Amino acid sequence: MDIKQLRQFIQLADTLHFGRASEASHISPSALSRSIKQLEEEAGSCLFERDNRSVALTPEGEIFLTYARDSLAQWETLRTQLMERTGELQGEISMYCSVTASYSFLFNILSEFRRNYPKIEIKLHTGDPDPAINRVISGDEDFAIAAKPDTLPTGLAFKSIALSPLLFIAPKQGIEGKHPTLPDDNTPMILSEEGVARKRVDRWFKEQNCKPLIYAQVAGNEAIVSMVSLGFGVGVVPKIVLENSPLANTVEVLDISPSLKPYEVGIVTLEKKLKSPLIRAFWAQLKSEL
Amino acid sequence: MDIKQLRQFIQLADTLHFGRASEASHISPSALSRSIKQLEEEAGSCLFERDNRSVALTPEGEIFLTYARDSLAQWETLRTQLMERTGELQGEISMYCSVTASYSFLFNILSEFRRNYPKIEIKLHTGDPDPAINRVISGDEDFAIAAKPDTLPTGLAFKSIALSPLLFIAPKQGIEGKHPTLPDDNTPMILSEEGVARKRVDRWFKEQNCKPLIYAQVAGNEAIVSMVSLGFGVGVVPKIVLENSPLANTVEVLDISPSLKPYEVGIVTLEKKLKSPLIRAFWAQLKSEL
DNA sequence: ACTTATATTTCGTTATACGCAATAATAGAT
DNA sequence: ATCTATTATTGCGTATAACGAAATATAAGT
Repeated sequence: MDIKQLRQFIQLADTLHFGRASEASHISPSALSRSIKQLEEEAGSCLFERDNRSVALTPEGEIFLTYARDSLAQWETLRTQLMERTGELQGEISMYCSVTASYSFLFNILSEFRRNYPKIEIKLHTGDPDPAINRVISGDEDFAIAAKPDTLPTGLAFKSIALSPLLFIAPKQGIEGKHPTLPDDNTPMILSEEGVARKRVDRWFKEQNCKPLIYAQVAGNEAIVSMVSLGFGVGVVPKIVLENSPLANTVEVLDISPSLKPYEVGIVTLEKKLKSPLIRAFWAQLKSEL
Repeated sequence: MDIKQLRQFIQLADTLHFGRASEASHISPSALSRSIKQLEEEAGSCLFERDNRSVALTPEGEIFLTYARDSLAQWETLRTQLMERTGELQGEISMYCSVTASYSFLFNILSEFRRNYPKIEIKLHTGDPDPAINRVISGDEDFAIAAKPDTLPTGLAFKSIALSPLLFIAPKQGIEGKHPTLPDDNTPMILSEEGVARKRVDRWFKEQNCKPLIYAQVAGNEAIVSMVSLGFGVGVVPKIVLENSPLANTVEVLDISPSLKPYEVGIVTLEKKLKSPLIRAFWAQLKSEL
């Protein structure tokens, strides 16, 4: 009986679904099945009533669940207690960010953190920016670097680390020879499929009483730069993306007013996680830029 | 962090000696060393201050020790609770007995137990009779089949399962042609090196105001029968041993009075262990023969 | 200086855990 | 009723981790 198995058990008790619980535990369903079976053998009782269509806690499973939660809490308490004694925080935290964000912000954030807390390991996951906040909400990650949405979901803490203007960019050679003027409804636009930038652009066009001609919807700001660079239309990207793009010198920034509300980049985490000393330490050393 | 490691940690904290703790945990010293190191990494603190000559708990180790004891107790409580709910006891108990005892008593004891509690596994260890009680006291075994000593160590529970007279045996052909008479001080005696039988014989001779001529001191009752059978002298063995000996028909039982106080064979366990449901179940179904 | 005691490391082997794919079993759909 | 989709479990081959024996390192006693 080890801690890892207790976590897996709790996941299964919460989801009552081997597939989802195993995914949340980052193992295969078969591994979870065997883990639970082993737990049942060690406990000497059947903990889940299950057939191929349903999973349910037995009465013994309920008892075990309260035990598991208590036991896990005690383990966490012990670790916190010991860390406070030794004065040196230790453990691991996970963080999610886009590749772009990793280029621009990560070094500053992590190098100082590493200096202050060398024994805290950081597990970094990179990917599309859009799912960042959801990964934090679902508990998959402790932190994410993300753009601040207009309305922040409840329970989420956000700390800004940078403001980056949202820029209209056009190919230097113009589009089919012409240099675009905005707002209008015949300039082909290249926009993100979703995300904060897209919402801002949509609203901007609405406020200008104009309906954009959307040439392409793409996933990923880098792809926008690429397509603009190839002359397909006008794109909207955060300045920070443009600065890190190898294609920056093939596009020009349009001077358009009113300008888009800037992108607010920051770090999000669950408020309730701020009780953990590791999370709090990381959070505390972030310098808000606003 | 798993239960097994907690047990090992507690052993080490008790003995402060990797060699002995590893022996008590039935693993090699190297395995224990690695186990503790892993525990320290997971806990995030150094738990033992150790060099090649000494092992001591750090303050963090003390904290961890109380945690470990609590945690283990809770695990045991949980298991007990679950077993009581399901109504079927389950687990394992260990037992120590001599080879002779395993022949004579074990079948009756275990066959009924197995019928009543099929899910309790029994780990049986056989060996010399002498260390039996000490193995129970040291906690290596849950039970032992042993002769009841004249004074039972405190904390030990004893339940008789059989009385077996201690018999004087002589070679059928006599010793150097003569048939021995006892008590006297020129009959060569073959006695156990130690143990209950030896103490009884010593006292018996003392009470007869006679000093025995000891021809040989041997370990193991079977060896006594062998030597007597070969004609070396008169031996003393419990009747139960003689009955199971293939050499029984080569020796004769001497009719000597006063007879030795009979051997009282029974099962011992630690009194405090009787709180455990498994131990109690086994204990309860033993039928005392007295 | 040599020996003894003992925690740790190295190394080769063994056991365990894992993921993938196959299986079984069931509920809902056609 | 058969078919399909869903999902827990099991077989199997492989990767990972745990283990014991022996070697090593280190410090105390003689």
